[in-house]
Amino acid sequence: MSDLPTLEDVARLSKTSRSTVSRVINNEDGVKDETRERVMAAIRQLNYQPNRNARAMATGQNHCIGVIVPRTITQVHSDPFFAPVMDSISRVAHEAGYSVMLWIIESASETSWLDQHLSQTRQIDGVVMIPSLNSERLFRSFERYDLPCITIGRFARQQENFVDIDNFGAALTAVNHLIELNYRRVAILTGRPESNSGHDRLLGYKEALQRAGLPIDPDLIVDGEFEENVAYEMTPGLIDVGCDAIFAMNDSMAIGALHAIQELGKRVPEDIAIVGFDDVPRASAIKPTLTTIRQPLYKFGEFSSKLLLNRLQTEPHSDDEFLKRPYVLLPTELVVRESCGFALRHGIMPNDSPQRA
Amino acid sequence: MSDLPTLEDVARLSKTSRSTVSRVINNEDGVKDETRERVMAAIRQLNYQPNRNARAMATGQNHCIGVIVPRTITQVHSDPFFAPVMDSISRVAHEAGYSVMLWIIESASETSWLDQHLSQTRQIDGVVMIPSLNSERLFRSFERYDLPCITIGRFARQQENFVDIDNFGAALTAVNHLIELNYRRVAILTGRPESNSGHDRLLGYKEALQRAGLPIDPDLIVDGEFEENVAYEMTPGLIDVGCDAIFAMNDSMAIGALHAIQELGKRVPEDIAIVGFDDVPRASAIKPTLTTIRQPLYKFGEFSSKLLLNRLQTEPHSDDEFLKRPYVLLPTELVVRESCGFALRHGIMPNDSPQRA
DNA sequence: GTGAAAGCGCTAACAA
DNA sequence: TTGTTAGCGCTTTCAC
Repeated sequence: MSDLPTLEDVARLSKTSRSTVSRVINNEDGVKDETRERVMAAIRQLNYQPNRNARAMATGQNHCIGVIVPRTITQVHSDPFFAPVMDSISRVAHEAGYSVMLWIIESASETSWLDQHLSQTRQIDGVVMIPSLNSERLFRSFERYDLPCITIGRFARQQENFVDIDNFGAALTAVNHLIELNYRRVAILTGRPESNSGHDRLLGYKEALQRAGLPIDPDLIVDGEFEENVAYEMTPGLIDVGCDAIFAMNDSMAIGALHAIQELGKRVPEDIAIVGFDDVPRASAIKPTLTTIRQPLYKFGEFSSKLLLNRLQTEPHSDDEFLKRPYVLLPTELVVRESCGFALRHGIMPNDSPQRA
Repeated sequence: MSDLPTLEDVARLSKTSRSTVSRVINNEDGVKDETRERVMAAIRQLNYQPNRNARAMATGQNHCIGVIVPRTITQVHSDPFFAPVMDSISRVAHEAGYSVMLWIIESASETSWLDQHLSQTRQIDGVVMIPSLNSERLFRSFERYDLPCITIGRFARQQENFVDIDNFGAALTAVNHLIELNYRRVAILTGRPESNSGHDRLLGYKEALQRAGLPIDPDLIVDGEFEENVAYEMTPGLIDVGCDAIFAMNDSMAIGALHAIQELGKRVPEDIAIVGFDDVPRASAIKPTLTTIRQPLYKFGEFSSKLLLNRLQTEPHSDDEFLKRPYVLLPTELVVRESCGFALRHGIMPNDSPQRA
């Protein structure tokens, strides 16, 4: 009952050799059609499935990838980021015949155990990691042991093997959008400029202004530290220097700005427009009313795992051009909404609505 | 850089044989202390870790368990049940040196692929499953292939290898509680009586009444079909026949009853008391105000994985008595709260408060 | 106490 | 086109 059929069994039943059966299950050519049929029949008859351990042993490939989430389980569960990402990773992996192992681990002791474990036991062929602030050590450790690792989100300026949104392009789009709507003094609420995303978003902002022939006014570039309350405090100053639109680098700051503007008795977006950045779960309540840049969550999982699988395959299994590059920058989507001025006045939350001309 | 040290390497460096090194890493005795030291030193020097595939190959044990969740990723993510359960499973597994593979799969095609896969590829040694309505096929399939499987929640009346709450005991406690508070006509809102949990909870209810010498009045036993609106509709009838307390078999029904009672202008719990059952996520908003039976979520994961690991070990690795039993019934906790009558009147949500004497 | 050797189920040269 | 053979890295008899 419990003893599973082996290659040997199939070979015997189909009156061939192990090698031939192996060729058949691996879809290699150089097997006569008739033989192949016979083998297939035997496989079906015995309900044979290759033993993955033996296979891994012989090839050095496990057909298994790991997903590492250096966060607490509570964080994972409360952040809507993870479900679609995890989902798409497993889907891609399973379709390619790979299994997925999941590590949600937080404490330092666990992570240091993990990298030893993963790098050396050869249980998995590679990993996708959703890094947190101090995951670089893990990443480097994988690198040292030649364990392919793709991160979701770039965590270092000089890095390869990551999937991230195109921060530059996103900012460019956002600010372009405001300019096209005839806003002329667009401010930006930045977050730590030393962060990669912050850096690129600021570049995108500047580029958009330059292309439109608008001046880059240092007064309109303000560090909101990625924090709602900081943004809230900085916003009045922006209004004082005559800004008519704000591009907030994340939604927390967009909300802070929104509140400040409303308290000053101004309307959004008639007096001051805001574009946010769809990256903060707790902002969900306000999101349906704010124009934001939407992150392609499913693509994160999809592309990271595809990129990883591509690194694992010797023959480049895909014709997708991007998979050959050292990293992937995903396009974002600008979701234009008449901002909450409208919603508040009418007591509704419109889905999509016309732009101000 | 990438070539990992093997047993052979360690043996060579420590001037012993593979067998001896194997004995050392497996902590077997029959190795001279001095030799053991030498081997250990070599292991440390080479930073050796055994290759899990080779090990699995030789022993037939993978030291890896699977967790199967036949649900959509969205369901998993929105239900607070899963985070603590998953968390505790991984923790227990990792502590025992086991890895965890996770399958969140919903569609029938995927599940049928999965059972083939799991049963035959010998990638994992056993599984913990959080079954949904139609997971019995999977379970049976695992059984057929001698792949140990523990389910969280019993899904069939005649079943072993599961961890569930003690439904009988929980109901007994709940109804006892009401009786001790001097309620004399305790009604029960049941759900499908053919379900295991429903069956046991009903038995607990009856037992409590009998022990207290109270009559079992068929008028007070009403099928609420586990549904809020059904409970809502049935509740006035219960009041008509003079019930003074309601034990609802789940929180949805507790909420339905609550609304009905309030609309009739009665107070909870002064006029009619309610005890709910802490098993419906969407009820969370109302929960802090209702006396409920709390499910031990962490224990689900903890005990299911322990039970599984115990099935996998040849030598019963634990002295825990319960692990030898065919299944585990976990005790629940009665969380007594002054019900929302109080909260509504005072506009607050008390944490814990005194019982009515 | 220790080592030699067989074998777990597969793949991948190499031979035929 | 097919079969033979030698591993992959470990465990596990069985001699010594």
